[in-house]
Amino acid sequence: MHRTSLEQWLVLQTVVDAGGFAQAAELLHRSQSSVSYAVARLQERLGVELLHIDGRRAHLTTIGETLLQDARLLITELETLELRAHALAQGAEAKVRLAVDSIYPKDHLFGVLARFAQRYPYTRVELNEVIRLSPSRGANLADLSICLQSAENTAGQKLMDVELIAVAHRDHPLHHTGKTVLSFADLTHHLQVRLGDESLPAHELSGAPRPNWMVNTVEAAIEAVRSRLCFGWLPRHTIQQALADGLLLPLPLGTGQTRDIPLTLHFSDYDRTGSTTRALASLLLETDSMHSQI
Amino acid sequence: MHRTSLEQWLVLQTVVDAGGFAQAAELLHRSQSSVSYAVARLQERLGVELLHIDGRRAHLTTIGETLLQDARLLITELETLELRAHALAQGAEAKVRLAVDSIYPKDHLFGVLARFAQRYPYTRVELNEVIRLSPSRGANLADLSICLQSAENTAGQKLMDVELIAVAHRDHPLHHTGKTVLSFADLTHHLQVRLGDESLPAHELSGAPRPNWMVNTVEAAIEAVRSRLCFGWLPRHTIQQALADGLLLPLPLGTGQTRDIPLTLHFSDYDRTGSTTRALASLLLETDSMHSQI
DNA sequence: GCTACCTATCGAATTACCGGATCAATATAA
DNA sequence: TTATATTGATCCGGTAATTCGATAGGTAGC
Repeated sequence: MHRTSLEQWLVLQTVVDAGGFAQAAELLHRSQSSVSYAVARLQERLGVELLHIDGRRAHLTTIGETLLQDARLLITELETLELRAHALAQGAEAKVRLAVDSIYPKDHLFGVLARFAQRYPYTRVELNEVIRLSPSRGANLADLSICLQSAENTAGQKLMDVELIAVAHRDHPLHHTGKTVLSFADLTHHLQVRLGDESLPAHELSGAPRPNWMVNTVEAAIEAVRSRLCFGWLPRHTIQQALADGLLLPLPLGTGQTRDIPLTLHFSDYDRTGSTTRALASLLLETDSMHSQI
Repeated sequence: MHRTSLEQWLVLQTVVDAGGFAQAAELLHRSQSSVSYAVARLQERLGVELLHIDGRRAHLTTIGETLLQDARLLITELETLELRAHALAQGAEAKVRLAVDSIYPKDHLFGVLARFAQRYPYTRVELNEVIRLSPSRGANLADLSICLQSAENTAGQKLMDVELIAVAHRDHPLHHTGKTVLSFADLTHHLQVRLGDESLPAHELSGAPRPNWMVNTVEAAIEAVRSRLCFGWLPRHTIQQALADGLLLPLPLGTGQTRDIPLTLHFSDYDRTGSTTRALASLLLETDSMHSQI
């Protein structure tokens, strides 16, 4: 049970900022006595002197200063809460749930989300990063999902291709075989790091069984390769710097060196999708159509 | 001007948590009609439906859920604001300003501040880290200060000695002179990093002029030494790990290798110092008397 | 001392809020 | 199916909180 109301703190704030009770009354469209009453009541309920009147001017006490500092935050937060409520009353959606496959480039993602936040400041985004995201899983998790395109599904709208490139650390034995071209057989006895989790079915992108590390984040896969322990197909955009530095080198695998992974955008239930969610989808599509290949 | 009061949001919160209007009324020690009124008023002012009644049970709408999520924070924040006010009314100080010389070990400092925060959760600490802090400067900056002890002042209470140790990177030329003992003359033509700023007087701890880098943070001094460019006297506690790893090695300077810098605790104005500030001082003294040498 | 300015206080009026009773809707049990 | 208990909405009278205008009491500047 609260002893004070934010309204009272607001009055105090206005008195301090306006530099007096009368000026505050003006700003608040209230009578001066009302302002005086509110401040007096606030202090009475707290049992603390917040404003000290010396001479004919009011000054914050040290305690008042400290407490008002906190109260200011609360006041503006309540204001934004109410603004948010108002925006939602106008039909804006409260939140948009977005599931994104973890190989989708983060700079794209956050670029889009930043622009989205500008246009829809009161809609919250719940972001869910998932490895090997399928449209069906995405539909469970979110309103909108950026998924891997597989054979079964073609429904989604194409966003972009993410280029996976086979790489190993420059000190990795695969870069010191003497061969100018490696065959897939050469990879057999080396540790490969792969993205996935236990729950996934056994059939994998590359056929033959070979020693594998399974990791469930892109970051872990990169670290595994950087540590010289593994080779692996990594999204090119995540290792640009290491490639430029020569720290990681592409494996000379001929045509198998790179793989383009198509990512598609899916609505969980298009007909029941609100305009805000659709706007986010449009932003995603626009952005990626501009530089379709990464 | 606020359209809603936190009191109303509190009622909504209670209704949701208690699982009904009647139960909320019970918890709030109010009548059921009062609860109903508050929620109705809240929704009316916002122009949004927050609770939807289906059947005879109330459920949050999506909007309600999102907004309440924010409101909960505000409610507890107002509570702590009021608790803080109450604590201050009981005589606790609103804030304690503390100035600390930058060679004072941070783990001591934060250990003490953590315990202080437990005992005085409503007193805020304003921490000011300063290089070469003198008691007079400390008195200007803060209520309480941890300063270097100089010849002029002996008033403060002794806290601890910080051991500075002359070190250089293991690859630094000073470690490859062939000598088993270095003299101060050997240092003359090497770059020394020193802690200070331009405003300080020219007379320094070590007499003779020699090529110097002046940096104004301990961290910068450490980095300068780690980069192999400089040698310098660094606080031992800040480079324990590098010493253990053998990355930085003490310079064999005989008795001049280490210097104990005494740090003392000073009150800006002891007579006007409140009990909370004194309690912090006691905590500092207790902690450091337990392991007086670092 | 006079004047301008500032906050506190008083009394009357208004408004917001509360509690109790009652109503309509609905879930539960017989 | 019917009786019953539970739940939230609403109405109504009463009360407490808040507002306003007027006025009092104090301070700073002249």
